[in-house]
Amino acid sequence: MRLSTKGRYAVTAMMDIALHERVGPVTLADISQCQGISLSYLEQLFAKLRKGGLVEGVRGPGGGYRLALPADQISVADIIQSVDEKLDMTKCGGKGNCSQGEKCLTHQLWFELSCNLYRFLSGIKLDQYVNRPDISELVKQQDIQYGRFLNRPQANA
Amino acid sequence: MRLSTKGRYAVTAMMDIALHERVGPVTLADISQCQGISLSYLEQLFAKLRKGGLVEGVRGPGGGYRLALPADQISVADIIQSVDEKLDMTKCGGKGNCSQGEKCLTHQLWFELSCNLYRFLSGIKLDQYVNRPDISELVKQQDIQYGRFLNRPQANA
DNA sequence: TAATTCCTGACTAAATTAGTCAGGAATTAC
DNA sequence: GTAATTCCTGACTAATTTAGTCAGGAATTA
Repeated sequence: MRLSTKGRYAVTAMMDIALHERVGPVTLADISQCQGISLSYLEQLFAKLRKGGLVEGVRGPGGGYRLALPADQISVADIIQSVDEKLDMTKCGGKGNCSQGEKCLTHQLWFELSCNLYRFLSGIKLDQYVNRPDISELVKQQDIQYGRFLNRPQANA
Repeated sequence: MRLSTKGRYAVTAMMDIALHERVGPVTLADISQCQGISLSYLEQLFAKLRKGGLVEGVRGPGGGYRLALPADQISVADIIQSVDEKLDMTKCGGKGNCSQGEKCLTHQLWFELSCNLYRFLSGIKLDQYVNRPDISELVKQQDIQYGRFLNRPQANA
């Protein structure tokens, strides 16, 4: 599947949106500052997340990004797949022609591993973390720390 | 954790050894040819696998690499950890100081994800694949295809 | 009309992955 | 012994991916 910091950035940003969505769209500038990710890099990642149908952008003042689906329908697997492209870990892309037209020795291993990993990661949805007391406490602290959502214009819901 | 082709190379090579171990040590030259991985790159990976205590080298003609542990005691997680270093997916390395000395928003997410992923991958041992009929059939085919283990001197067991 | 924010594409820099090369050390077969 | 085999090491290069920069345009709001 490929699990790297790129996927972590994406999941982190999506979590950030999910946690603050009740207040309105979340700007990339906010995420950039709070999570310490470069703005332009975020824009690249969100281009992919938008193409993957996970978020939608709202332009203009008061705009930002919103989840395109309910938080209980967006899984960690969805996010990682959107930015990291490959879910499949087989060399051949699941076609079974990895070794001179035949399945290679470890084809079955990677195939099963991919399936299991996918099943596991797609079982973790964003909303599982939104309503947890320990996390919503953190959210409050950080909102204060960054002065987030103070004096912000309201976008059209 | 970080799951990339590097880890796949390592697991593939280890599988190859496990599958052929009954015949004796397996040379990197053989693995290189059969699995299509550059010999020198394999040497780099095996330096790490040896340091990780997963394999031991046997020098001289008839030599090669052997598993340092029984196949039922070597997991996919062990192998990936040996070559890819990091198991932990938190930004802070599990210390909880990811955001100005405090736990960052997604600390808990990554911590739990790391634990679960590790538990999952460490549950898959090499021996689970060695004795499967579909795979041992493939092994035979490929041994013939590559003329493997023909006219090889026997190393000291 | 000005400010805000998404959105796009081209470019650069740093890190990682993959591969190359040259040579040394241990072991076996002769 | 000598030659062949194989592990083993370190330095180097190339390709790819990740991360970040920059400049500017498009939609929206105040």
